[in-house]
Amino acid sequence: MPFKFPKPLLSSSTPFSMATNLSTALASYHHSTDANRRRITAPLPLPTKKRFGVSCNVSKRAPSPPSAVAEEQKGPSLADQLKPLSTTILADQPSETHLLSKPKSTWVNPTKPKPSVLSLQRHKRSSSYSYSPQIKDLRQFAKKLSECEESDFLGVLEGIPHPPTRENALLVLNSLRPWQKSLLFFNWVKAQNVFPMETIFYNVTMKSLRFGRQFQHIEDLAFEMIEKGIELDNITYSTIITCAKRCNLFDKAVEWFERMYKTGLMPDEVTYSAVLDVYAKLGKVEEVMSLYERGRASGWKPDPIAFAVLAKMFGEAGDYDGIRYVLQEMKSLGLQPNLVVYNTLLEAMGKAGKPGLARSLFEEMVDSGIAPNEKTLTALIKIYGRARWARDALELWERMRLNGWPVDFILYNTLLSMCADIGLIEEAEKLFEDMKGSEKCKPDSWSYTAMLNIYGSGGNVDKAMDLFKEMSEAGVKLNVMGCTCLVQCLGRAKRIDDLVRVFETSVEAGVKPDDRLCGCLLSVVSYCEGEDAAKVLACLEQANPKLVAFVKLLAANNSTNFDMVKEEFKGILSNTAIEARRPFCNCLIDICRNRNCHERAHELLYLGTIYGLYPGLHTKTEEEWRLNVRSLSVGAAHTAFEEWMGTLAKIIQRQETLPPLFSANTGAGTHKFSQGLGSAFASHVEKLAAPFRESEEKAGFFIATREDLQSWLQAKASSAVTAACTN
DNA sequence: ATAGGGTTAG
Repeated sequence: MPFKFPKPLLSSSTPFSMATNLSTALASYHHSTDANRRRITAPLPLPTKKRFGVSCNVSKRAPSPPSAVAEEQKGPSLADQLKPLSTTILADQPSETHLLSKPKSTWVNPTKPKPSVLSLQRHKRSSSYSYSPQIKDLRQFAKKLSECEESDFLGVLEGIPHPPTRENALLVLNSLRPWQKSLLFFNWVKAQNVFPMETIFYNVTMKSLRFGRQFQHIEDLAFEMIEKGIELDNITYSTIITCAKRCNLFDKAVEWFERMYKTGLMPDEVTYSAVLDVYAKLGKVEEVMSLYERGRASGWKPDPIAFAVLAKMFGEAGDYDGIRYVLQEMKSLGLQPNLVVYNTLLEAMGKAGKPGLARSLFEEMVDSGIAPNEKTLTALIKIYGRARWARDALELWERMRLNGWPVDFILYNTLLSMCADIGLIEEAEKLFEDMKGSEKCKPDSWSYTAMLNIYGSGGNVDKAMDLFKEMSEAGVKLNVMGCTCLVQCLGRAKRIDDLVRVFETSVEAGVKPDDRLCGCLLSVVSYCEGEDAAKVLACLEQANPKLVAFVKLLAANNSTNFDMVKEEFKGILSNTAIEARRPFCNCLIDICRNRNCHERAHELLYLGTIYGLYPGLHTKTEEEWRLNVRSLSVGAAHTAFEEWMGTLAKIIQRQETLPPLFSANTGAGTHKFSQGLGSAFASHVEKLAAPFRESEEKAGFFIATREDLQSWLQAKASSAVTAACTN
């Protein structure tokens, strides 16, 4: 089935049909109301560090040093120009004049009244090169230079076979590595003083420095150029910017782009996509879109690389509207995605939680004659695994074999992880054996982790422990995730001594326990008693002493009060990775309940709720009030239920209006950790004689009517009064 | 390594 492009939100029948293609596409982007996109994009500030004016006097050929550039406002600043079009042009109710008004140009430069994007001029390799004996000599010489000791460098340099003319020097510089040598050679050429150092020498040297991630050296060279009045061109800037990006110096990347803007030099398409990627990696979606819009408005035709950048960005944000926008834009420009763009889009579809659309997009790609590579298949297998789409995963696997599609190590490991996600034990075992028998793809710690995950979540402790032994024999290090899988299944099997041994061995081998592992240990503590609990706590003590101190604080009932709990818990949560916070809270509640500290359990649930760990715990409509306990542990679910009933009793006392129906959602237990919650909840309500009955139509739901609930709560209240009177 | 830009694993 071919992939269907989404309809533009402003269809041709709307009053805005006269809008240009660009405006239509933009409007559909800006008018989409996906909550996820807003959450991620809304509060990001614009890059307003400094407001740069564009000076008329700064010539493009000889930029002045930064301090000498006039800072007065002669045109809109870069920051102003990057303001989202949504806030400058598109009003909430776009009028036709707005949409028809010509967009402002990107690069307002007084010296160039009609700016346009510089068109790209690639350099071509001269084909006569390798036939010339002189060039062969110089290539060989460069190789010798690259391979010699750094201390011998100047000595070897004296044997240069031909005079260091401009062309000869460039040739050597181009094939020199690593960066230390390039810099030495560059400085040597400069000292010879045979010809003036032009931009290209700086650019080639910077390229080598970039391979070595030597941003400081690159920046020093750039300042030297500015000082000497040597032109910085698009190649210089894009090299500086991408080097900063690779060194994670995003501020520097933006700073150099602003500097470029300040000199009035127009970015070309390479610089454009490089900078778009910088803003994208900073998560500044609005800025990326704004720059994209400005570029489009000034005549830039985005190419596949720019679209790959946009697709990646929207994927990271889980923004499906954004992905649709990319597809729409490419379509309106008549561009077919290439392999990389398809791969990025597939990945993005997965992150946006759209496995079905990823599947259609993949089919469209294959139909259009583009053969998938390892990355394509890795993305798709991962998506099917996460979605538990067993049939699609297996079908794709089979197709890979039939078509002889390429497979690499990462893809093998992804297939194993997919088997773990879906529970394909035999398939995983077969693949794992194949990998052991292969030459190039011997199982590594990722492969073993996937297998440990399979055996661990399936409760096959013995096979998991066999793997653990096998790993140390094969010299494969256990990583933190594999350790977590083992701890989890050993804990469930109550094999605490093995658990301690695995944990100690891992830590000695260099595993750094993370919050997930700590959460896993904590959960084992919650269902262990006495000696066992103490042993596991001792492990946890090594990994997270503050957490253990908190567990002890909870247990010291007489000397602990709510404010202490609140203060300490807040500190613990703020030092915990977000994905581990709720599990921590769940386990701590379980620990309290198992030690008969029910009141503490209620306090923790309250704190967890106000710290946002249980969003959507209660939902209310006129017809139905619902308690959602799917993400809660058994103890936390019981606590939440008690809390709810307490609140309802008070509401009844105050004679306020209640809906006709009440429900509790435990989930149907398809998730591997939620199993048992439903049955535990069932026996809990039975013990309390509460009128909640398991729904026959909706799996994982418990239902009570208003009347039943009212009479039960009132009966409870009167018996409590009776009990109080008789005491 | 065409002086410069984009994609694979909890």
